[in-house]
Amino acid sequence: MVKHTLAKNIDKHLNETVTLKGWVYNIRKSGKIWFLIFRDGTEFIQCVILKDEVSSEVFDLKNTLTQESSLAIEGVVQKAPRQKFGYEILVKNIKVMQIAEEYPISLKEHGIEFLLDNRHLWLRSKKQNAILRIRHEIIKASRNFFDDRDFTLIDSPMFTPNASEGTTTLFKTKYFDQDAYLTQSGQLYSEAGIMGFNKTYCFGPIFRAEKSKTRRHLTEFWMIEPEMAFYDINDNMDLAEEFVRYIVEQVLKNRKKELEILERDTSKLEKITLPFPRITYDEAVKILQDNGRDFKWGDDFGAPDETLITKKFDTPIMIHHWPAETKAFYMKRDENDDKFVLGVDMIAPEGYGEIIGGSQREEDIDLLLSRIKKENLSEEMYNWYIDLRRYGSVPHSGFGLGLERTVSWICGNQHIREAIPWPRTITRLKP
RNA sequence: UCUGGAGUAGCUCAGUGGCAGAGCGGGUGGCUGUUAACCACUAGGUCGUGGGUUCAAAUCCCUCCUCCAGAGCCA
Repeated sequence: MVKHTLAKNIDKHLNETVTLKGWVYNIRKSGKIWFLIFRDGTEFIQCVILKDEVSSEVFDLKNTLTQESSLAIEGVVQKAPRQKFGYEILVKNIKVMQIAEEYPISLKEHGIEFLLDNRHLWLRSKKQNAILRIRHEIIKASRNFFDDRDFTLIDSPMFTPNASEGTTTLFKTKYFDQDAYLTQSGQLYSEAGIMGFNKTYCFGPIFRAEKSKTRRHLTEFWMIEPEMAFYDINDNMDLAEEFVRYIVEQVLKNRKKELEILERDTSKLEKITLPFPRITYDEAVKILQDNGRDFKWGDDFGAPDETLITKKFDTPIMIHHWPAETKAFYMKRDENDDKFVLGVDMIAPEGYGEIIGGSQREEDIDLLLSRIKKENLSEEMYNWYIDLRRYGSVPHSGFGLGLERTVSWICGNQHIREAIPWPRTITRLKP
């Protein structure tokens, strides 16, 4: 039975004596009174130490305690109108667990490289705490969203023998006496899943060996991928926008304090209402050309293009009906015009880029086989996938949401690296 | 891979040809309500690496290394 109190619950113990266990965040000394800013991972709270209220040993700790020293504090909970949190502790006793060595992360500014080198310590700081709590909230909201809509969680493997898209961006690894790749997407496996479970989602890490060095890229990131039997591209878009709206709503509702710590302009998030604009690829190209950009039909949009297109809207937007040439083999062609595939990208506002990619999948075995041949993919490798078109093929759709981009957007982060506890980038494998 | 930027104290940075600096952090002392507290004193340096120019290089030139931002690619 745990006998100490969590700092976040201190308001339930007004005028009572409590024991808190945690770490020193900061100390302010002033002769016969000193202040200890305490954190325990749930909240920051000021503790007041008066010479007349404690033993001289405890009072003299002001000279030995260092930032991040671990301790247990016994004291009385008092109202403190001058404090942001509203409460403080009048200390009666302090038990030191360990005096911390000189802590590298000070209360002043640091550079991103230094902070990432010290990620194991940086996790303790206020903003990182807020971001990762919001990440937690987004994951929880995602699972609730799908669980409440008759989806079953069917996770995909991390080791795969084949690629869902091109092979140049795959991490290759030894798998006993075979070669294996780290997964880029759980989609193909999810397509098998829905034939057994109707609607599924998978949630796990994804690996991309892209040599991208921007604030929007990680080599290891997490993706939430729902897949639905009997959904067409429009059903797919309906679900995607409802999903994103729900996530934003849950964070606004349950993580007010964290958004405030991050100084997020929440008015921008409150504008995320349904429906999201849906424009075709052709319409998006027209927006670019009308704004004087030299854009060639058939190309994919670059980051500056995406930002320009989204600037016209307050909410995320969905771009659908893409030129077939640049898109993956499994996307279903538009029956009215086979130049296009029934793919959709959702682009977040404020320049945070693509957060969702999805499509209606090709369910016709002959069309699928011809795509596989045309792209020189191994038919043998995809045999199990082609089986899904042999045994009761149905129209189906799905999409994947990049978790860290979504976290970054909702938090208003400068860096996607802050949206994951242990970021992996092209130049970073530690800590 | 390409383009641009940076590397000076533990950290964040100033110094751009003539004595190696500041703030924070560390140490010592002071202060009874502090809010990234404040005040005084103090310790702390292979100026990324290797070479070159010069009476003299952190500073100018070249090599390499590392990191950052972006492009391409992508979520």
